[in-house]
Amino acid sequence: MTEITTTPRRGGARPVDDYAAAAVESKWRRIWEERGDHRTDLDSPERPFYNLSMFPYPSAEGLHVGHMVPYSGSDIYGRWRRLRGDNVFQPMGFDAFGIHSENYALRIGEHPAVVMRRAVANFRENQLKKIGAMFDWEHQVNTADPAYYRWTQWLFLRLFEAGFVEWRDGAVLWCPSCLTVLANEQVEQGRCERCGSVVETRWLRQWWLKITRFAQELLDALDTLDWSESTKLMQRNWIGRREGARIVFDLQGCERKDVAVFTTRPDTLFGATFLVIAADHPQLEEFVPAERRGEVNAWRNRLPGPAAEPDFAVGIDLGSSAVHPLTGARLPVWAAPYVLYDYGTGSIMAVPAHDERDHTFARTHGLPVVEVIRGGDGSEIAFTGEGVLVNSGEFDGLPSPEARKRIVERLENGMRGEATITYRLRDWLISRQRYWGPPIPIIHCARDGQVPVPDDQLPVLLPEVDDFRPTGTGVSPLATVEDWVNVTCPRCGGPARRETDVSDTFLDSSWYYLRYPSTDFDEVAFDAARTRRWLPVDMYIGGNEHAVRHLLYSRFVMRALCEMGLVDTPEPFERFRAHGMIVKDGFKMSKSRGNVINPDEYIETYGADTFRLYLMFLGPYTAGGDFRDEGIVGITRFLHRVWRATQTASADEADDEARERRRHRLIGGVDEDIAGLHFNTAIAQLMEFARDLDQEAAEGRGRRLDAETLLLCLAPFAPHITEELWQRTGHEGSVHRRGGWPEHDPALAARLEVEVAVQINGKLRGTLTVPAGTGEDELRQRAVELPRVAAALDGAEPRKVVVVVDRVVNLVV
RNA sequence: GCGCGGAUGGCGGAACCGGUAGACGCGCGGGACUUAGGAUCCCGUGGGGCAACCCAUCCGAGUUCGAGUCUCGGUCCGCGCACCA
Repeated sequence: MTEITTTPRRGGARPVDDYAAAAVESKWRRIWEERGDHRTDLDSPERPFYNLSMFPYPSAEGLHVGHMVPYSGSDIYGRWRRLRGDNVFQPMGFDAFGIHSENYALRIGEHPAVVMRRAVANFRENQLKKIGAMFDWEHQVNTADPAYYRWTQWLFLRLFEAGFVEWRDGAVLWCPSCLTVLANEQVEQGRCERCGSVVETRWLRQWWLKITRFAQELLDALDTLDWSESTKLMQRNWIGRREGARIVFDLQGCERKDVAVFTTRPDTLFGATFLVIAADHPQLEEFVPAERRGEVNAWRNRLPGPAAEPDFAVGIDLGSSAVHPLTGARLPVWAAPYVLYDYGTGSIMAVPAHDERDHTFARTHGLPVVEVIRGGDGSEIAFTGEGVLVNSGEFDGLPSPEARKRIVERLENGMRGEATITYRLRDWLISRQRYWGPPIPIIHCARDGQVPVPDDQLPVLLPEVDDFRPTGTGVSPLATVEDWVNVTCPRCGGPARRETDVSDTFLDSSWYYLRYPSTDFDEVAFDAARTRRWLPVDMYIGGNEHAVRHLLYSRFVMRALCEMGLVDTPEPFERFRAHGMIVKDGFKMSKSRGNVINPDEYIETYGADTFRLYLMFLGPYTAGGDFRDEGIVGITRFLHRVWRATQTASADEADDEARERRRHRLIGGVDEDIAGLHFNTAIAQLMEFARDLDQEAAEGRGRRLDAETLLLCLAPFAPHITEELWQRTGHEGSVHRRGGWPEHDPALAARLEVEVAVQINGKLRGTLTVPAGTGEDELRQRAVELPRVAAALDGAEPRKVVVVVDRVVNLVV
């Protein structure tokens, strides 16, 4: 089969058979699987390292290049950790439940379970197994498998018992096309992130997880985590801690006696000229005099949904008035949709001189504008900066920060307010009126209320129904499955009904990292000893599109479990790095856009090793960019060179000092680059080294030791070819064996000779090649002796000479 | 609008703490070997100039012996948030 070619080169012919990627790769895939090389002994006490990458949604488009980049990078990192001696656990699974898969199933008219099974098999067998990653398939998870979602339901029940679950009415965001409630994280610019429909508001009784209870902890703990700064920043912004004051205004002319508002600018209190209540405030009527209620309700019913462009002019005078807590002035009370019910207190004091929204509103409705912070010209646009107070009685002349403190003190003394903190973070709404998810394990009983399904009755199996289409009536399709819905109450034995909502996909993925190490345990979600050994995850790699939701929900769940004493650590991911996103023609790859690049054909043509290396060489791992395949031949040439060089390097010149230094530089350089996920520059170093070795090998002086080092350093990037060459060059065992990374002595990596730049006035005029560490005096002397320098100086003395050893001599003339 | 990144040859990208800008790769030019090559290998390759030298890291100032790197101002691009009081 293998064709023998001779490559004539200087130094003579070196007969080496051609590198046949396909044969080499399938051979080693088979051997690794048979030998179980990728299985991890999870009970071994030695140096556990949990190397995780975000599991995929097994979508219809299959695994594309957008998936392969993160997995290749994560695998390189994991293989390197293993070579460095860690016992690496690197699992993979499938986030198989969810609206995404369900919508696709609806579109093609198949059952989601059928679609999912096919997609998972394709992902795993035809794609993930071929990219050369060392996934431990003995520990895979599938969130749509009852063996998994049984524990998702168990998790819900633990959260329920611990008081993290609420069943309550809420104005929820409703997608009229997906026919379900959305979490506000799933709404972008008033549109459903999945289908793009304009979102509506509905009032429904829903299940919520009280993530807001941990707002401060989740914020504080970010400082202890080794995560990409950009990701932490997004979480901080999402949690949105704001310091300010809660201020109470007495009310007159309505049922309500008083109302509290939240402001971050108590220094502008004297500029408040009216109050605004959120238009969707459930108790809005209490703010309205009886005779105006009809009119206000009619107005409210005509308002557009939450997706409408914010309009700061829309509002209605409720007819009641508020008493300013410090001046006693009467302020009109209005209602407007620009005030949000679910942030702060759902009501505001409007300061039109110093808030642009209030300003627009005041001008539209002819409400007074009172300047209390000197700064702007106070005319057209509100001045929102800080400054010195005016028109504020005894507080006049104070700068904003000082005024805030003093005004809050005054309010506190008068029991009219207090300093307070508000968070932007909302509770997590997990109810979905859909089919393809884990049923929420609750039974509604007329007598006992919301009764948890007993643990021994888990899982609550998702019934297999033919008609899984969303109903659009605010209930799940499961509600029509009568024999499933109707049960007896576990508490009183009376007739009762199952909860028919399923839970959000993000609940499935909020704990999957806990399941991986314990997939062989049927009786617990996660085994205590295994969890103690493997959690938190040591390195987590994934996309920044999950920076907020998935990562925040996971942190919440872990923290809640920790508080319950079910796990030992509050944080799930010790280290997180966001990879860049590979796009095509400027867009994220998706089937609907028709810009999906399938790696299969590249792997078939060039081999997985080549394609992996190519993707990692394209640019910085954390940067992303547009996919193109123009330079792939460069990688092919590189691997051919490695193939030839390592097999023909047979010299034993172990004592060659220069080459020893070069070898140690390679080890140290690749080491450092992989640690920082700088795969592109690591590959560049490997290319240089391979080129030198190949040239030496052609001259019959290629060192065996260099070949061996090259194979080990390249092994994380190109696992198959290095394994083949390791065997061909007479080594026992696997190139990927734990602890096999070559020794590195930083002292030996230092260069013997350096080139020192010689500049005149900062411009390069020549270089000196000198032994490393040559002293300043000698450098200066040798610099002025350079012909070009001497000519420029023309006998004159330089005014000043700057010498930096090993780098530069700069002569100022 | 607010907050974070970023802008370097024909292209993707290198450049630690301010110290020879352009590593590595693609492409391109030349050559070798070839019936041939779009295979393989070698050499060259930021622009201008015969050269000395000059000009070059988005634009404009500044700090410095020396700036891609630091400071200030601006342009453009990407990402996140955006009625969050």
